Amino acid sequence: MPELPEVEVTRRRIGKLLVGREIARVVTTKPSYFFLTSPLRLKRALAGRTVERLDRHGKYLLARLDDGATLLLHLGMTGQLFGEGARSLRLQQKAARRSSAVETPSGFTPDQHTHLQLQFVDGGPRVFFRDTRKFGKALLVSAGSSDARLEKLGIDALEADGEQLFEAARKRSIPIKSLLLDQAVIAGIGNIYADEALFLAGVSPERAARRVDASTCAAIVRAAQRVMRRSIETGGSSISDYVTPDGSDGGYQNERRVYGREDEPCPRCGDPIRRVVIAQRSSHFCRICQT
DNA sequence: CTGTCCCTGATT
DNA sequence: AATCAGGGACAG
Repeated sequence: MPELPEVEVTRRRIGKLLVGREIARVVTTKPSYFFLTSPLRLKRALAGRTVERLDRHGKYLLARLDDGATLLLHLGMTGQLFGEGARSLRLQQKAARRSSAVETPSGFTPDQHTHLQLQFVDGGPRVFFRDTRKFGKALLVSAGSSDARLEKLGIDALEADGEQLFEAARKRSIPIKSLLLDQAVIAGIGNIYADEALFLAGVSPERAARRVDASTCAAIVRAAQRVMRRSIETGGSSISDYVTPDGSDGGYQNERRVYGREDEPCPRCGDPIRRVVIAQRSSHFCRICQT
């Protein structure tokens, strides 16, 4: 599932394809939960525009347009943003095969899950946004206005230090894992990296936040940054041209220490990894190594 | 603060 | 056919 590293890999790859090209036309699917800005408004707002920069904050991508507006994109659980003719199209091809779409020579034809398709004035490769489960989002923020979603995001996880986490931890009695997932505290950490960071820091996900001191908060954040930076590196190489929607194939997959490893031996002590549910999310940890 | 819901494909 | 997965908004 796309968390900060997957979104960052997407940003770097799609940024090159997107920036500086004038949008000619936008093709969308029907109005749905996915479109926080209606397809009609999106089409009108994007035609004739050029993306000047592609930024990221937490798990959001922010396409800065030449008229001062910003197109917000969130990949949700299963979102994929990719360019036409990308080298690795395994998933997209699989999807195209399932639907009745006919494949083009470039390997991908927009299907019913391709909610956004950008065509450019230069006639070059299109940019697609697919999202089977529609937990992703597309939203246009006009010049001069702001969006509550962005406003309430905390500092980006790669910029954070232990301070932000400790400050929030002092005020709350919830499990530390819940706090790590709270995008208003630190933006970008998702379920996988939260579990991995807590394992590396030796902290149980169930521990009350107020019982995590400042230096431990710092250790958790450093651990999160370490695994996410490493994931970005491997994402850039091993998963080449796309971000998997299910997390099963990413470069970091092989380096997971606890996530998704229930009943497997802890890499440090050998005790079986346990799974519990915290904040409606599965959490994996070692009862011996993490307190 | 916790529980519910959005959605679809994979798994049981 | 029922269950599960889960990011994030929202209701209670």
